[in-house]
Amino acid sequence: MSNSNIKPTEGEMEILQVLWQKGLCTVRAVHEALNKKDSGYTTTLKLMQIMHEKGMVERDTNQKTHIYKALVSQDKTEKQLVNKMIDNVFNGSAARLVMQALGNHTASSEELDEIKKYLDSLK
Amino acid sequence: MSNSNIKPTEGEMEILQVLWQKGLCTVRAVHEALNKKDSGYTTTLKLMQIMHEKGMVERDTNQKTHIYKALVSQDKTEKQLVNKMIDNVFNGSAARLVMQALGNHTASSEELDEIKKYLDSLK
DNA sequence: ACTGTTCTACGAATTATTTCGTAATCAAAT
DNA sequence: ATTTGATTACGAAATAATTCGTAGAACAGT
Repeated sequence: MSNSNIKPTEGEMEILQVLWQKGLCTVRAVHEALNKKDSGYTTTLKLMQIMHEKGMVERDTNQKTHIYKALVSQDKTEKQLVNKMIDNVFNGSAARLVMQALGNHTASSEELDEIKKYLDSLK
Repeated sequence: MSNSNIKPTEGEMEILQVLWQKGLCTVRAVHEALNKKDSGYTTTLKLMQIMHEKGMVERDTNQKTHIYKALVSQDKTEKQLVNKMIDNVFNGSAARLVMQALGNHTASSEELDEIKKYLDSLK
């Protein structure tokens, strides 16, 4: 395994979501995007500081209010989490994961069409 | 939320895998199935005892050596984990999860066919 | 009966993660 | 200048998860 093993915790994932979606963010912006009623501002701050130590995010500290940006790639992180789930939960079968995901009514019929197209393009 | 929220930890998931696959198991059998070189027998034992307290497994204690059996359903647990991932990682899009899973783990073409069939059956 | 092995029980140590309180700093407004 | 409010830094508490050591019971072979 040559790859640096990123393993975001659940809290870190939530923050990464926001950063991936918004690009550049202050801590305040992130904290408000995830509007958690159960935890305070300094919690989000601390988490982001830890993520910085781990090299998951970078930040611009030129101004008093720091600006954060994700350093880990969304695509790579997703791939990693999906692979982990395929291994841990579906015994290595991507197909089983896919069917479980689709059997959930969460996919609209447009989504299903998209997926079919994608399947064909793989052949 | 009417459903009892099962949230197996990572260690618990590994054990559940074995139980689902094998049906009835002693602690020893589980411990050997997951051949962890980094943790000992009593660790697996303790974990399974905790799972019992949580009601995830039941056990037959008639003999000295207890026999364990999963109580939580594989299908429900999988659905729950997949849904959680769709929400937390893929912003609610099952399609994105599916594509990430397929683009990735290079499912065999047999698997791809299976999935297409399944897709058609959903329509 | 004795010995060695395997098992459960269970407390406690370790490690990881999340949360918060508080102090120090800076900036803006009065 | 002083106050007010928002920010970072950081130690430490709280919570969760994993791991192990050890004691005691049960069993098998001698």
